[in-house]
Amino acid sequence: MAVKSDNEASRLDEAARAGWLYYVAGNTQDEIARKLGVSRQSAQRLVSLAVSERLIKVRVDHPIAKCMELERALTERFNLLVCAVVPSDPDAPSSMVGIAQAGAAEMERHLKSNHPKIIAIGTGRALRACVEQLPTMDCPQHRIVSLLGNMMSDGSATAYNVIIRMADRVNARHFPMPLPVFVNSHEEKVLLHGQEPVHNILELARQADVTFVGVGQMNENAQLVLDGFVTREEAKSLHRVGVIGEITSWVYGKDGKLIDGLINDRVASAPLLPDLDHPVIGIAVGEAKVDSIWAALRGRLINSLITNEATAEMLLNK
Amino acid sequence: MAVKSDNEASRLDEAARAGWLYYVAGNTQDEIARKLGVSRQSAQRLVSLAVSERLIKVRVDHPIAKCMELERALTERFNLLVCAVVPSDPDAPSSMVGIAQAGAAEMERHLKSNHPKIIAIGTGRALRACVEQLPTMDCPQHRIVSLLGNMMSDGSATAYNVIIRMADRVNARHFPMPLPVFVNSHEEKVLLHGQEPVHNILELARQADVTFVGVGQMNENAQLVLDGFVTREEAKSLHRVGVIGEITSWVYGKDGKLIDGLINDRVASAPLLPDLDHPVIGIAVGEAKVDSIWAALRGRLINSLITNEATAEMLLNK
DNA sequence: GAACCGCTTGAGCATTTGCTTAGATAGCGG
DNA sequence: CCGCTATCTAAGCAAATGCTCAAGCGGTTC
Repeated sequence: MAVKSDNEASRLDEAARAGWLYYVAGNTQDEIARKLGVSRQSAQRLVSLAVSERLIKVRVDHPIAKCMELERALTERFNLLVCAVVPSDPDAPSSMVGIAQAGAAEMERHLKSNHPKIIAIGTGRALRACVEQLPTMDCPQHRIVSLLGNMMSDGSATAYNVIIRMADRVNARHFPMPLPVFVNSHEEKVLLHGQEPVHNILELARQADVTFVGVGQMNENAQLVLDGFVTREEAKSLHRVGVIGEITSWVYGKDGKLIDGLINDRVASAPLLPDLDHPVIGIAVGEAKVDSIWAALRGRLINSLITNEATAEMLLNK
Repeated sequence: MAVKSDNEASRLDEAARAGWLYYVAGNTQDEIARKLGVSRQSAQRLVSLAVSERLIKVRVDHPIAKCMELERALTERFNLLVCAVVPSDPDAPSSMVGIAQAGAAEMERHLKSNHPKIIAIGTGRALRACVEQLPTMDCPQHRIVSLLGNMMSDGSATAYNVIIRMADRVNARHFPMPLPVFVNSHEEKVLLHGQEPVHNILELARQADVTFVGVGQMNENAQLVLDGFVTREEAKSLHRVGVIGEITSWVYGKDGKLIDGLINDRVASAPLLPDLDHPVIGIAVGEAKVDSIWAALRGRLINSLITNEATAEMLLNK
């Protein structure tokens, strides 16, 4: 095992070196092969390994006018604290490409601070993609706290275990929420939230300096449905009674106000308070999410947004 | 003119977009051409423009073991505050490639701070290369101060006007030194340094939160010779009497102590104080510079170093 | 209006890259 | 020792990329 990880490390080392020679020093793969004393094919493999292992980070350092303008317009319209709009790929307007980098950059900005921060984080595909783009860092001064559990009621875990992955990458203290996403009753929730460790985590979440959440739509393809937390029929009926979206599993309506009584009674996630004075950053793209993002902004469930050109335009034209 | 710069801006905008689609979204140039509605050749030109305009920033996000080890060893051996070692290109061990990016990253780290800082900066090829790698930023909170003039005694300017370029890029207040590099006599220096604006600049330099300097060797190919400040013969005789290197035109010996009496009497640069408690970062690579870097570290004229693998190894084996 | 200049565009071609296949080599357990 | 596996090199090919050169185009000068 030790030998194996040594091998892996030295292989990644070589990959990093090859990637450096290729992308930074501008060598061709033939030259790299010669310099590292391997065949061209191996050099090619090393470079492509460096890319696939995300050792190579590319950023475009130019304020693309249209994105800037969209950021300005969104910030003004919704009075945002933080706003980032990345270019869309015209063929894949819902792709997470770019969003992930921008979200990671915003996370990194906070993580780089020497001042200790509490960073609260939800779950979902978008956040997962962002976290995957984080570089490895060493941030023992910060605390990362989960806003919700990732347990099904049977104890199994969902796919998007964002907080563990993030803490792995940045080596920060972290506080996963040891709860299922939904409990069976309001009473059970009160009981669980009263437990000492859970209480501490909720308190940390309340004090967070910055919060990152995904934004879910409420229809047949809702993440809650895909994860099996609510059935397709439940989702339809929720939608019928006015549920437009979901953030950390709290459902809300067209006006961005939480809707009491429905499944919100059983949500075990940290409370979702509107109009906080620290950044609550929603990360979401896609036509399907426009309505739910718009409502969340309207109700100030989120006060910051990271999205792409196409989504930004739809939000502004709504 | 307005139209022209509009055109240029929108062209760079397109270039940024093309670069984004290529490097971040992973499109081929054919796809980009189709998406932007131009020919493949134009797409290729846009991508290559984005690269040549330095819109595309690549970094390798992996601690290459050997470089890490060299950093550790250098830090311990010379008690450094900041140390960065980048990989060498085996065929071009004195190349500024990589150094420039690492130096720019260190500069950026300071510039990103919200807390106002005073950044002092020398001149030279290395610093120039670093500054060229800086992204455009907006940092009105900082002050950038020059440690030395870039005037020949006839009033003409030398090639490496680093501070103006840097201030251009990051939009910070800046204080170029309005002096020649060498004056004619010690008395003239005292007179010039007594002038109110010069005095202010020297005071700023003294208070700098971080200082970046190049390190020059003292031989026939010394930068001072290439710039025509000293003749080839003077350089030889300086070397004969023990001058090993030069920082902001102050010459020093093998022990890293300034050598009084020689041309140091006529150097108009800000005083070079050993053993400061803020980072004084030397940026230099190449076999020719090993002795002068080593002496500067020994005499603590610099307390931080950015260099490459090859140079780091030579420094440690000396 | 013709000639000219500067700049951009499009086409063709050489190089580079990504990928596949085939054979060589080394480690390893039976 | 033999197969088995995994990994590397070599070779080659198709796609992608970078470069050059000639043609086109808009504006300017004579």
